[in-house]
Amino acid sequence: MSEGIDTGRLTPRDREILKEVILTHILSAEPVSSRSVSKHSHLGLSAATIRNVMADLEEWGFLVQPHTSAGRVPTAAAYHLFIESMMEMRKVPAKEKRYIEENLKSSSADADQLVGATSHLLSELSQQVGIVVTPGWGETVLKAVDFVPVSGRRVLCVVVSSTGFIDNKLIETEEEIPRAELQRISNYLTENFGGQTLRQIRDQILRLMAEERAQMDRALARTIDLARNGLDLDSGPEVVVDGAQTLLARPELSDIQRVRRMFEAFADKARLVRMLSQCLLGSGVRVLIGEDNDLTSELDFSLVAMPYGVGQQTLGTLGIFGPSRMDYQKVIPLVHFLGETLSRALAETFSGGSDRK
Amino acid sequence: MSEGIDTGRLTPRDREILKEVILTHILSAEPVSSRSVSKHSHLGLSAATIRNVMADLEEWGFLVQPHTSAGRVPTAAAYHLFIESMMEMRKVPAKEKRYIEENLKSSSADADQLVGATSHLLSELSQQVGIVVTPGWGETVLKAVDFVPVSGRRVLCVVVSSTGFIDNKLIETEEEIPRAELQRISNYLTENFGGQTLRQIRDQILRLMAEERAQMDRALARTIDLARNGLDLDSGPEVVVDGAQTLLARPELSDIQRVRRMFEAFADKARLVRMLSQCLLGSGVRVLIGEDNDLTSELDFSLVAMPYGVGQQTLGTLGIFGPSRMDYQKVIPLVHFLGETLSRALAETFSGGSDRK
DNA sequence: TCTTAGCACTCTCCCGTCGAGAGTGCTAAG
DNA sequence: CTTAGCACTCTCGACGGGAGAGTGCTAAGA
Repeated sequence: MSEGIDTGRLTPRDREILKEVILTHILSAEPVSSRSVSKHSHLGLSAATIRNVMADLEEWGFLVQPHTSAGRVPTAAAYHLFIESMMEMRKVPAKEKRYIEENLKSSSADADQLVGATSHLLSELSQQVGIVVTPGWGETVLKAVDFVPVSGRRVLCVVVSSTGFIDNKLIETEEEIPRAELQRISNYLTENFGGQTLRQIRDQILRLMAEERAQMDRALARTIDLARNGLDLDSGPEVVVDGAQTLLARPELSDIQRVRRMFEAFADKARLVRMLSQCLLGSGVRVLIGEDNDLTSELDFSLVAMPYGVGQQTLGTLGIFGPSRMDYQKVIPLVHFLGETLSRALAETFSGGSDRK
Repeated sequence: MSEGIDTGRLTPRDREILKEVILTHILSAEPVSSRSVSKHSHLGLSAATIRNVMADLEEWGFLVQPHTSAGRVPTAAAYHLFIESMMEMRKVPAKEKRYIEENLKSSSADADQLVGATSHLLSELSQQVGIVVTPGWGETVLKAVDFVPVSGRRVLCVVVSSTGFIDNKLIETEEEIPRAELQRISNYLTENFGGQTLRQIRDQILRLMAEERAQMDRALARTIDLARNGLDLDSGPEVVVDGAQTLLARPELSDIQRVRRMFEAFADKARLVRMLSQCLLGSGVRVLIGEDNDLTSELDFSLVAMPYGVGQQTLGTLGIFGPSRMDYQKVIPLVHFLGETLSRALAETFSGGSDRK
């Protein structure tokens, strides 16, 4: 929709007025009147003049009136224009940066803890909903496997990814395997399969099984069996959502129907992942507002999100979800900073710090 | 408060009428009129007679009127009486039992997964909020420890409790320790400390450190150091809450203020744990309604909960939280069945099944 | 003595009205 | 091109009346 709008038509004065409307609306959550723009902008124009301009802006698709004789509210197109060319970013305060870095110290935190902390920080510092999508296991590169005997034929398989994600899986073997042999198998698998993705490993194992089933000895058979069961983690990306209740105080969620729709949206993880995935391409912060997307338009919400990852590899997305009327000047740099900090923390977990001595 | 009420005063007819009021209110969520009781009960009494009785019941503290000339609503005392002596339990349908048992199969599920599934089942089958409290780590009995080298000085410590709970903790050691030695240490600690609680183990280690620091050799020092860091899990009980959004459809949550208070209540984990802990004593299902407790009375909610555990050892509590107007006949047996099934599943995880061959 | 029909009373809820207030659009003059 | 002025529109809260539901009380009946 926003492509259809001819922004070239806007004079500097039009832009100034539109900006004032947006800023005021972000603060007040109410339709903005011509009078308030006239008073607060430094243009020295009367309300009547502002009204003429606002009528134009409405015609061009940047403003809407909830009803005749009400003030005006910015559209998604207006927010996009504001973000792209009318807004100066507000830097993340040093205090918040310190706070974030303290909470995302990579030492003694695995990736899941980092992701959880990130989600919480996003929510806490923006007073909106924080969302982080974790990478699925299929494309994960294996760092280490370990089998721990826990009782009888039950074995705990611990899988560590190269980016610090950990998964546990309890498996049942056909016969009891002594601790020493489990350790041999752990070592063997870690050494031989470390550095490959779980998908590659699974394919390899299936091939091995098909080819050599006949001449396999008992030890190899056990190894393959354990690997097949333990490394068979095909779970997709997970979504970590934090702070949904902070939005309950906002005026835009004063009616139950919208609250319900919001929680239904959060319950539909697959749809959330799909929405967040739109921000996977590129490397910077991307903003989805209203009409772009079903979920955001349904609720009049926006999504400010960016991908995170280690080196060239993108692992997932993180972002803030909340009413379109949000403080983009603050929120965009915040998402950016958290994305970089999380990426850095993940990179340090296993490669930096203690490794480079 | 309920102790102060003289239930002996109630004639069988009074009880019948009270029961009818409660049952009707549970279905309708509205104040119950004398006329509707007169029509639906089989007493063959006129509305006027019912009115007299209801006036008495109100005087005795079992009913209240939202306002004059409205029907009547049961009090917490009425629900308690209903549950204790007026209600026949409705058995959990065989279909639901099967569904539960399928979802709580102990094989290849660790305790955290079982707890998560239980919480979800509680919510799904009751259409209320499901809550499960996990045991804190301090009193947990160790089953196995395992150290996995992941990179440089970073070591992943995996702790498995005797009841199937698993925790991972990434620790940083002073120097790089070879994989083989880590495995020796894992074996040593598992063999020597298995069967003790983490608190006991920690005390023992501290004593060891104080006494023998001088004559410790390097290997022992490392072992103790790893044990001290890895087994230092003092996290308290966790609360797993599921299905808060299912309540949004209920008429009692039609105003935002109550929704907010409900979510604030869920955010205050410590208070939830405290409330649930009231149900730790005894072994059966316990019901807290309104006035008994600040959280339930604040929201006009009830808690139906029971402890779960393995053998003599109580591990935690599980229950259902929702508006006092809930279907106790269905919900109490459901909580009971889920409590037993979860306990059984946890018991089987490590002792049953594959162990007894 | 218990039950019940009858009736007056009370309270909620819905609906229409009304006036204030806010904001706009238009017009005509500067 | 700007702006003051004015009529117009729409929301919102207050007010009020009428319908409906339900009660409490009373007096008559079993």
